[in-house]
Amino acid sequence: MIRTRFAPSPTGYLHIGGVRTALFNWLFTRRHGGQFVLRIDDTDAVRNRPEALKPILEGFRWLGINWDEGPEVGGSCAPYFQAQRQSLYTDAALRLLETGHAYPCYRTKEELEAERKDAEKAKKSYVHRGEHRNTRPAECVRLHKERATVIRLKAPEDYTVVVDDLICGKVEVRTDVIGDAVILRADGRALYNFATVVDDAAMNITHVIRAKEHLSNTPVQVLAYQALGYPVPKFAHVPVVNAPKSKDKLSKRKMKQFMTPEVIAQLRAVHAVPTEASDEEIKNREDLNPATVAFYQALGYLPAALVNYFGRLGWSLDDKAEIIPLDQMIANFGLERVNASPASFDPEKLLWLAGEYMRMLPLVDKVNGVIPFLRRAGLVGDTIDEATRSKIRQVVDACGDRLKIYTDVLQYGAFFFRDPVYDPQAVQKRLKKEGAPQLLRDMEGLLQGADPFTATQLESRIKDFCEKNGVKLGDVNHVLRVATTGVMIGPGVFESLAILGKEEVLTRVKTAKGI
RNA sequence: GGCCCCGUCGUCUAGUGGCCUAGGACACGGCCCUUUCAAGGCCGCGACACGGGUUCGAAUCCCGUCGGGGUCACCA
Repeated sequence: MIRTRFAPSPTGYLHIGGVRTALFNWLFTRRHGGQFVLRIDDTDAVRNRPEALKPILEGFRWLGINWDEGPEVGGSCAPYFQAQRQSLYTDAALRLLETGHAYPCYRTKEELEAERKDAEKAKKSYVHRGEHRNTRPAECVRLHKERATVIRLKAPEDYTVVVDDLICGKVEVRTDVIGDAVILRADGRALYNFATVVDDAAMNITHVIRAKEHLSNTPVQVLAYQALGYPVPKFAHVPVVNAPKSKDKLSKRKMKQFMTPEVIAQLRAVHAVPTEASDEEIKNREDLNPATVAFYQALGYLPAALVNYFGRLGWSLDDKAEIIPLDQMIANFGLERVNASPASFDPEKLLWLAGEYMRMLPLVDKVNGVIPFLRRAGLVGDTIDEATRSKIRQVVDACGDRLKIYTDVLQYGAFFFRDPVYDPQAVQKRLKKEGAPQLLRDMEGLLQGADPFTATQLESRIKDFCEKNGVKLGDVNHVLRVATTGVMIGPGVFESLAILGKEEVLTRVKTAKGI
C-alpha cells in the first residue's frame, strides 16, 4: 500500500509552491490507489495560530485534493499535529542514546561558531563531531539525565549514504561531509529533520514526495532512519516553482512583490477586497496574494483549471497534451515524467487554461458560478428570483468565450445590472462624434418600433437602416453601444440591447443624448 | 567557501545516439473573419549555456568551464 503525505505549516494561506507539491503527492497516490496523509507541521509555536490552518484546508477542499488521514478526518496514526507528537520524538531520541547512535553535546554556540569559521577558512565542509561521540551509551544516557542538553545523531564513519531519488536519480554523499545533526533541542523539542523521520516512519509513509530544497537534508534523515532501524522510504524531490519570468524561487518571503498596483486594482475592481481598504492594507493581505490559491479563487478561476495547470507545471503527459482532464491525469501521472529542473509559474498560461475550462462548462454551471461574484459586487441581491436568474443566464450566454474567469462577468456585463457608467474616453470617441446625436434620434424611433425586441429583430432592422441611409453598421453600433452600456467593449450590441429590454434601452439612449 | 542538484524558444514542455534543417503550448508580431472586445483560422518570430572529447553520426554519452538554485541552524 502506497502512502504519501504533505506536511504544511499553518501559515494562514495555501501557497502555490506547496499546492504543486501536494498535488504531485495526491496524483501519485490516487494513481496507485494509495493513501494520502495530511500532517500539520505546527512545531513553530510562535508563528502558528490555530485559525491559520483553516484557509489551507479550505484551499485543498476547493481544489478537490482530499486527504485520507489528517485534520478533521482523523485516522489510525493520529494525532496529525506535530506539536502533539512530541513524546514520540523524545522516546526515539532516548532510544538512539541507549543504542549508541546519539550523544549529548554540551558545546556552546560560541564554540560551534568558531568551529564553523575555522572550517570555512580551511575551505572544508563544516562537520561537527562532539566530544561525547565515543562515550559509552549508558554514560550518554546518564549524562543527559543529569543535565539535559542537545542530542546529536552520530554520523557513521567512512560510509556513503545513497539516496536513490525517483526524480533526481542516485545521489551519493560521504558521511565525512555530514555533521552530527542536532535531533533534540536543549529544551527537549525535536528538530524538523528528526520529527519528519519519526513521523514518516510511524505513519508508514512509503514515498516521500517533497520540494527539492529538502534534498540536501535527505542524507542525514536517511542516517536517522537507519539508526532507528526503520525502513527507508522512497524519495522524490520535485523541483521548486520559480516566480513568473524569473529564475528565483517563488518565495513565501517575497510575496509582497507580486502585489503590484495592477493586481491591487484588479482586486478592487472585482470587489475581492473592501472598498475602504487602503492599498497598503491590500498589499499586506497574504491570503489574497497572487502566490496563493485563494487569490485565484477570489478572482473566479475554475479549480479544475488550477489543478490542470499545476499538474502540468513540471510534469508532462506527452509532447502535445495541455488540457488534461483530472481522470486522465490521475491515470497517467508518474514521477518518471517529472522534470528535474525548476519551472516558472506563468499566470498568463494559467489564464488561458482557465478560459479553456470555462468554455467547456455547461451554461447552468456558469450561471451558478457567476452569482456569488455578482452578489459580492452588489449587482444582485441575496435571493435570486426566476427573472433575475434568467437575466443572468442571458448575460452569461452573451458573454460567451469572453468569460474566462467568473469575475469577467463584471468587466463585460456589469451594466446589465446597474446604470451605465459612462467612460469619458468612450463618450469622447463615440458620442461626441459628428452625427452621433442625429444617429441617436434616428435610433430612438427604430428601437421604439422594434417588435419583438429580440437580437435578430434588432439586427435586421438596424442593418436595414444602414443600407437605406448609407451608413456603416459599425458606426451605428459603436454609438449605440456607448449610449446604452457606457463602454466600448462588451458582448454583441444586438444581444445586449435585447437583454436590457426596450424600455431600459430607450431610457439609456435618452440619458446619453443629454451628455 | 564545502557539499548536492539543475541548464532545449521569453515561459511550460517533447526529445533517452540517426525519425531533429529540434515538435507542441502560452505569450508576442502579422494577416483573415468581424458591430467593439474576446474567441476562431492561417502565417511568422523564437531554443539545444559554452568548450573539448567518444562515435560513421550527439540536444541526447563522457570531461571541463560558465551560469542558476539548494543546503551547510538548538528554522521548517
